[in-house]
Amino acid sequence: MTQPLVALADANSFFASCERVFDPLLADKPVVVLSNNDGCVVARSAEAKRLGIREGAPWFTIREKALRQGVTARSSNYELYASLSARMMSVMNRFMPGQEIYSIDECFLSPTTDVQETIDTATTMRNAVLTGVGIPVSVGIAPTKTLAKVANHWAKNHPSSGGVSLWSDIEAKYGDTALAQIPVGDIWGVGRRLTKKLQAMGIVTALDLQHQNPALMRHRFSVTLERTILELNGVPCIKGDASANDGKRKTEILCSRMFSTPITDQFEMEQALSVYAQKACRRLRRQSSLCSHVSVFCATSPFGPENSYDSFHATTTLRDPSDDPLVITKAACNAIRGNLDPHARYVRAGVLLLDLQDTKNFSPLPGFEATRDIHNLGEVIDKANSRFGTSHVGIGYGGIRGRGRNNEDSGASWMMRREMLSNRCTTRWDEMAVAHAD
DNA sequence: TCTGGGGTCCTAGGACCC
DNA sequence: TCTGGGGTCCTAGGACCC
Repeated sequence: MTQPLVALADANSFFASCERVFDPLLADKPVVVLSNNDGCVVARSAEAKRLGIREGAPWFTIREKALRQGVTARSSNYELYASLSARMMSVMNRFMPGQEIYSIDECFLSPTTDVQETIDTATTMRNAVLTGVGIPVSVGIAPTKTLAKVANHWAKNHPSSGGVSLWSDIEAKYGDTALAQIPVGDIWGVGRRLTKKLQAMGIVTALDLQHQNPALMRHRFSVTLERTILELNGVPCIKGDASANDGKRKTEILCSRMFSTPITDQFEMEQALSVYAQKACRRLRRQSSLCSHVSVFCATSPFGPENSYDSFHATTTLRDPSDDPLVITKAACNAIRGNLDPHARYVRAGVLLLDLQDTKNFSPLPGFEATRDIHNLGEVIDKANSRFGTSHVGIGYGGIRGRGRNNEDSGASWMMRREMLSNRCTTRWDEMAVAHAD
């Protein structure tokens, strides 16, 4: 009997690879991409990894040395990454059915049970993405998602694989030593805390974990770990919702940011929150949902002196489910009024929309539609901003264009710092790549 | 000076019901 | 002395993912 297969296609150092697409001089050079506010390293090219730069390293602690070593650092350019991701996904979708987009840079696919055909298709697909989009991807093929992750990792670390690895080949060739080489913490679903507990029990490698009794481990830890163990043994038990990609609605929407400089007064905090509330609200409308609860939080730095950490959190229930930016922004701002510590230096805040429901499933009784966006204000704002560029129209002062890059942000002191931003070549006319011929 | 953002799933425990 | 038990729903928080 042939077992169904699952393929995991995952871009190599995705953000760093995106930076190279329109800047060929970066090929073969160490490249790192930084988080918002140019805070810490979120992506590293293979060359940067080889220099020992760790994921999550605060940029200011490694900056000097990295620059000396010839590392190029870029601010994260999510607009560019999202656009290249969409291209990459659509190319791959042509080669194999059942695409389930798992994150910005990876997707699961359902190949045929014919092993050789699957390997050939995966190889063709990989080349098509490389030549068509310019992004290198690796493909792992296995009977379960967890093993496909392992095989994908293998493909990345073994150049001789040509970027495509089949789990049964690895197993046939290396036997138990393949899993014995992998630290248990590298397995999908095993995070930092779990790793510590497992290590204390002498479960150190993926092979150790594979040999555990699933039922016992479920009792001791959780059903999630039981599934991971079964999957390592070739029993598929992590469900996918492949066909649901398009219709998949978020169950909560969060917009939060660190500030580049701390906020200490309520007026400024309200401006920040109104920007985040409007961004969240826009995403809410884009998926045709209404929310019933608006949650707001702000916090001081967790890296400050001992016991100085302070945070505030409040949730407001709307009278009726709403997608009206006025209603939601007001709810967010009201939540903090009179509740901030006047001496605190807040470095982070966010707006969380909860209890979402499909707009068309909500029909208020006649006369009770007051909190719906009856003027279509949200739609008007969305249209204006997508026609003229973001931050041209909004509620409050915080989100309106001003002194920032391309006049797109307000220039408020707390606004995000992105000093090494590349061009958004695929989404802005005025930032398109230019080719020179000599 | 300077440490990201956005999500999902699972569990434990309390409230409530009959 | 002895003070039900089982089910469901909700929420907060932990853990994980990229």
